Amino acid sequence: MGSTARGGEPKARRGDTRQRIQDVALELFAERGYEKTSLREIAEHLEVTKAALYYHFKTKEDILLSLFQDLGRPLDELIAWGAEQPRTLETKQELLRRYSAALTNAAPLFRFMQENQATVRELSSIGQLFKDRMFAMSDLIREHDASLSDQVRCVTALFSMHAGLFALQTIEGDPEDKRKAALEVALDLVTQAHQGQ
Amino acid sequence: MGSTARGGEPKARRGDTRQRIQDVALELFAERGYEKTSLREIAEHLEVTKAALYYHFKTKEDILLSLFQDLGRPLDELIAWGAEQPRTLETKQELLRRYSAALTNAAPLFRFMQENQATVRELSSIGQLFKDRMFAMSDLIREHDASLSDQVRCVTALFSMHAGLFALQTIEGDPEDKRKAALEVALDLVTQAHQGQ
DNA sequence: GTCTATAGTCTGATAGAC
DNA sequence: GTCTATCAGACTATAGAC
Repeated sequence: MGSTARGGEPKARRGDTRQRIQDVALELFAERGYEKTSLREIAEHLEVTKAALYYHFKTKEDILLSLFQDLGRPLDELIAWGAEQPRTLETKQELLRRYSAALTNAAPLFRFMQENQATVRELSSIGQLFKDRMFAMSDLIREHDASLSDQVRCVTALFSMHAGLFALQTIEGDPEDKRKAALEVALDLVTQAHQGQ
Repeated sequence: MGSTARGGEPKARRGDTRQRIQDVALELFAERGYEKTSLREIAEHLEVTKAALYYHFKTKEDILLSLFQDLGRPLDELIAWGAEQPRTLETKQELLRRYSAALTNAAPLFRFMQENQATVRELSSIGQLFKDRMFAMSDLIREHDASLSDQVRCVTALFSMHAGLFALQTIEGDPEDKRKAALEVALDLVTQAHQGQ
């Protein structure tokens, strides 16, 4: 999943330090939360000093912002794609399928976003971007003039796939099977909402 | 919602300081996150000193734990109630109705729990309690031998009501209407899961 | 039950040598 | 591009007066 080869070279190649910082930072952010992860910890994992981090990123927040932009790009592309499709049920179903795939590819980032909402919301540079993305996505799925229940159904469809990845750890079973099950439920929900119109 | 009378007396009555600390702490925790809320801020809002906080609570974590226990009690009672009911569809629907009501009553706490999962998970005293509660709740709703999709439907039913309270802010409309809509969707989901057996 | 004062630690961030 | 050394500030928590 991460693109860092761990356990191989001890000091490793030059030129990819920025990438390695991102990898380690995301891993620690997702595991222990943004606030509880200090730059010292990130630096120690990489066997460099804090000052080295500041060469590549202006601030701690900047590291997170770069992750959000780099790993979140597929989602922006998905939103752009959805915006130029006809607003049919088929489009919405395809949006959910692609969303599910995007979620899986960037699982650590989404896990982080899900579990650190309070932090992200307070971060000036990221909070609004995150909100805008979720808003744009839900706008592509729901119809503003549908009944409230059907709108809830559509938004729930989106969030059920988040739950499918993370909060569903309570259910035993293969993660890929659970992902498919969550997608199936999401597709059902949006179909029901469509028929309710 | 909160039980603190704000804006009235400036220094106010003695003896309810513990309660007032809880009120202010929950408000700030929910608003800005646990980590970003310092004891200094809590003390300043109450017009007391940090040391006064330490008279009533052993640590910062202890404040959160007390909130979790005091405000979460209705949920524990709900779980206990559910455990001694027959596992019928009607029971599950009633569980969802009561859960929705409990969620509304303790909205700030649940908002906090939802938005600070990473923090809560790392807090030794609370993380496990929280996990146990959610696990017990989902165990009352889902059937272990049902299809994966139906189990996802049941867990989604629970989480959709969380979303109904917080993540659904993207949808305009009266909060109480949204709560009802979310409950309706949740009841539908658990009914479908029941029929799928 | 609430205060002052402070200990001790860690944080994000900077300056400047190599 | 990475280092050493250091900064000021914030934090939790404690000791002890009143």
